[in-house]
Amino acid sequence: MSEGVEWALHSCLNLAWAEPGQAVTAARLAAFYELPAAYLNKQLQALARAGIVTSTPGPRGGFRLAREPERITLLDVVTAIEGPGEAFRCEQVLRKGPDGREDVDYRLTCAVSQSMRRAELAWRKELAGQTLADIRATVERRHPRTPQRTRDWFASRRP
Amino acid sequence: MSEGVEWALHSCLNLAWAEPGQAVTAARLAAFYELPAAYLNKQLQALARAGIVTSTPGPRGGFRLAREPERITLLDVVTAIEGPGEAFRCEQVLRKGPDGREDVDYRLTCAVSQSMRRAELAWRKELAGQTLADIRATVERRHPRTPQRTRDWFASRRP
DNA sequence: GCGAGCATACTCGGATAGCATGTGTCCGAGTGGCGCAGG
DNA sequence: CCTGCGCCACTCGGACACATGCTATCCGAGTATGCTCGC
Repeated sequence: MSEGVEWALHSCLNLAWAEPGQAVTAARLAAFYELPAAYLNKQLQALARAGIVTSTPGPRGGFRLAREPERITLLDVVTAIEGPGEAFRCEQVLRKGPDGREDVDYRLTCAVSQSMRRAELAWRKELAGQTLADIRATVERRHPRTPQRTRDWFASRRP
Repeated sequence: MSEGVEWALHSCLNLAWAEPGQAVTAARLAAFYELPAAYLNKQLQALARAGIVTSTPGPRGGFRLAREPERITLLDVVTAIEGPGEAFRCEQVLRKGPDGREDVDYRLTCAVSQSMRRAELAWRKELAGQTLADIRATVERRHPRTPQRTRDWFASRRP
């Protein structure tokens, strides 16, 4: 899985902790974890295309969450970065088999494909059941200072 | 996910249907689905290293299942091909964060990592709950002729 | 003093190189089988 | 005819090129800001 997923998730969390109604630039989000700013920007663009964050150009611009964290699931973020395709993509080898039919969609009928799809569905279900708000709550329970400290850090790095 | 997983699963199924105690060469397994023989051989080597199949060189050699299909889970095959690493590998970006500690293993403590791991665990659990025998039974229920036809196909392609 | 216009600095956005992993191919080491020669 | 030996064909196994997609970077389009000039 792409490295950008981890960056995107942590950046979304930081956006959730940022001052409400205030945009955070890609450069500042990147500096937070010492990441390459331009590349993180690329991931944020993907999040923007997926409607998870909104972007505003110009001075005082940057990114902010497009909706409340309660309505952003981990699956949303993963799908935005990794793309909508499934991890196991059935290439329908049965078509080339001795009794393969060209008019059958083996992605639906092949037993192997079905089993793999079932597993992937369980994965997606687990991801869809966790929201950014859940993770935020977990972190705040363990480290109550985090929201304030994050806001302060962004404030101190104004330039 | 690697393409070889699909090949490996279908090849294992064909091995399960093959004449018991009789090895099947990589070339024949590949010809079954018109796959590149040398590359399928590479995947079969991985299965052999994982102890899923046994390989015997020389004439009348080839591959056969190392144990009964009931004891081969889909997770075994996937792990053999894809490697033991997790799909989401936490790079511990928190270490580079403002309050990051070098002496903490964030792969265990980071809430993001935990959530992603939970999802991946659900995926693995689903894969571990399905065996080759289950898939074989499903296919045989739908197409009772498959075992005999597979054996016949291998027999007809003796050279 | 106040307002409009403009230059400016800052931001995202997409187009552009570099590199790692997956994909595909090839040839060599090893082994069992077959034929042949000898008893 | 039976047995032992040697040659051979066949198979896996790992080493070697190629392709795709992730990683990383740079520069241009667009905009709110702040200053300047005129009224």
